[in-house]
Amino acid sequence: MRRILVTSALPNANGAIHLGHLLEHIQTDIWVRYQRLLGNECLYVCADDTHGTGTMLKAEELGISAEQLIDQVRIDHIEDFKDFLVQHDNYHSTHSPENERYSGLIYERLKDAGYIFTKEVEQLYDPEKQLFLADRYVKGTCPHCGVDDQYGDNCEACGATYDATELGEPRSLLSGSQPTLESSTHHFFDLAQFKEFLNGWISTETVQSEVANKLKEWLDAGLKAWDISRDAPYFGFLIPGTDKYFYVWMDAPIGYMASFSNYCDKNDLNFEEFWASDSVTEVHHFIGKDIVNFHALFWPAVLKASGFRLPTRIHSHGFITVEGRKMSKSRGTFINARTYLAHLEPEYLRYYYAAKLSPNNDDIDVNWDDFVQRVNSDLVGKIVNIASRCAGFINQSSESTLAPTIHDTQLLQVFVDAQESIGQLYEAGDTNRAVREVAALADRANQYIANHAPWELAKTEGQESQIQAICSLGINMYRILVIYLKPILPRLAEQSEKFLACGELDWTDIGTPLVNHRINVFEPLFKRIDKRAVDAMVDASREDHVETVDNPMIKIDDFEQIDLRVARIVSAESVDGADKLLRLTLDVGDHHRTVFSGIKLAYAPEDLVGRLTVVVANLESREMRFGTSEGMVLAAANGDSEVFLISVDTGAEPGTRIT
RNA sequence: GGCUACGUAGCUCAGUCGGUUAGAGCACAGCAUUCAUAAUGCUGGGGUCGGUGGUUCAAGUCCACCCGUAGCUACCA
Repeated sequence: MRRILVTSALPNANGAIHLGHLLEHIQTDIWVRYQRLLGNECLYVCADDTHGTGTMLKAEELGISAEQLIDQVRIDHIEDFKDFLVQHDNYHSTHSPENERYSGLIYERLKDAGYIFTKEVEQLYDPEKQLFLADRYVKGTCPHCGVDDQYGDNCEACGATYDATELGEPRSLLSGSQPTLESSTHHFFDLAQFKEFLNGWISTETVQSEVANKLKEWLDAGLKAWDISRDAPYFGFLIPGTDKYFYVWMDAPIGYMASFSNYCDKNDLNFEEFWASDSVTEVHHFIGKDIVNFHALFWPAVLKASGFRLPTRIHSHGFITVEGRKMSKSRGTFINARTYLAHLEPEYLRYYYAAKLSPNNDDIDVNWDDFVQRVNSDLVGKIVNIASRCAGFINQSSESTLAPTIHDTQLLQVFVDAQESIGQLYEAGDTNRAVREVAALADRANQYIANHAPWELAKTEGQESQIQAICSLGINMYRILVIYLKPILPRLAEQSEKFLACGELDWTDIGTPLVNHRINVFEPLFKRIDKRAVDAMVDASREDHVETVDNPMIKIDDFEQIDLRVARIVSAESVDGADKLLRLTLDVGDHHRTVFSGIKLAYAPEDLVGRLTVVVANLESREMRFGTSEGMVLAAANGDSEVFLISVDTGAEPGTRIT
């Protein structure tokens, strides 16, 4: 049995999960589930990447602390992945005690081994915001071609790369002020000392060949020392013994270790067995091709220098394009996980990605017409159809019991024998070919059924056992296909296991067909995609929509549509049979009305009588189990028990309009 | 600008060390069928393999240049 630790790149804590993240996590999850299906010990950890200036600025913009921001975002991320059936064993945070400990430890080891040195660095500084400016926060004129409005690292007009200090007329994007040049002491990791080591480490065992080519190019160009420090203010960890912070890319990969360490503590596992330099376990990182330098240059060098084991393999993938172009908010092709889930099933996307994933790092195009066709014809029309067309006969004419023998053992053997190549394809990450092989097998199954036409046999008496034999083989072929697809479609597998009444399927079940076995009544396992759901999702993703969701600015007229009135609580009583509801009778000036309010956990009814509060007077009345609610009272709420009813200062008269 | 890749039928992609009339799935057309979530089976049409030039008995496959796309080009996350 192999012991394997797997990671996906850490999503950044200042944005929502979108189609791009999902590609990576679904790809990783498929590989992990395949390993588990085989019976290998395979642990999958991830975390949010929380540090850096970006988090700091985003939190400031929202008027909350960085900690509040990353806590909330992490909860959202976990929900999103869970709903896409991505099975992380642990989803931690880089802003964690474990990460601080390992970052400090690794730094100390690098320092003790003589790989750390300091150097004065001159950088642009925003005097108004009082912070040093990363390249992306500075714009100015390109020193080469003179075009204005270029970022601090390279020119989009002429392609030149340069130092931010070379920009003409620089200005800070944060405050608009003119940056000054300030110097500060930075801490560097002496990467150049690892050129020989990296040259040896990079091979087709550790990275894909095209990635190796790219890495060789970087190595040949020469390695520079890596600046691992940032000046305050910075959201991150202090470097021990200094007043500087770790650069986010220093502690981000260490976050893999930290998340795993956290998992070990909770599950009584030995961290060292996976991370000691002589470990015999495997570590696999799944990443996007844009961050290959961090994972295949800096990271192995840091691990080597600090006495930890090296990654077994870096799996890098390409980017997502939608309809042939980069994801774009205005075109409605920048689709968040949550938006997708509001319209479509997660397994549609898992299947579609699986049908396109390969071990190379080409970009992957999402074409929605293709998406609908592939899912509908392959999954519903071809694969699930096998079960659907056979089940009726078995359920009706054979008392739901499969035949005692296999009707065509050679054919079934073809399905069994495919396990070797399909397994290899999963192992290599060549998921699209695995899917193609499964689809080809499904074709064989459908041909077999058409050739033997059980519906013809049913027209004459006494053919029951023949029909049972044919359809039982059909069901057994389907069962094998389900095992092959289980890493991609875990929910379909689960429902099929119920239908087959066969317990949890794994790879070892491939060679043992079900005979003389009672199955359950077939129920549709997969709905076909309605193209209109896709259109609705794309619509909901367009920029204007995104803005109204994220930042619901309304016009004064919109506000005036809401009729807010002062109300006096005349009576309040607990509602029998409801956990949270109180029945309030409100005096709204010219009449009384009944309003149900979910504030029972926070207020005793008797304390409310006589109080003034605010009611939405023109809210559509709503039929509830306990009566009709004619409006709604306003309260600040943070959960069910932390509820604070809005009060109106004494003197106000019930019925008065609030504007 | 340099580098790493990619560009094959309407769509998404295979094409291993260059070797017979370039493949698959979906879509499309015709026929059959009606057990099945209008699902399935059979047959068929469709490509001068981004362009130009070259190497070779032979090039989608190798070389050069050009065009297009993506990414990288280290103190961006």
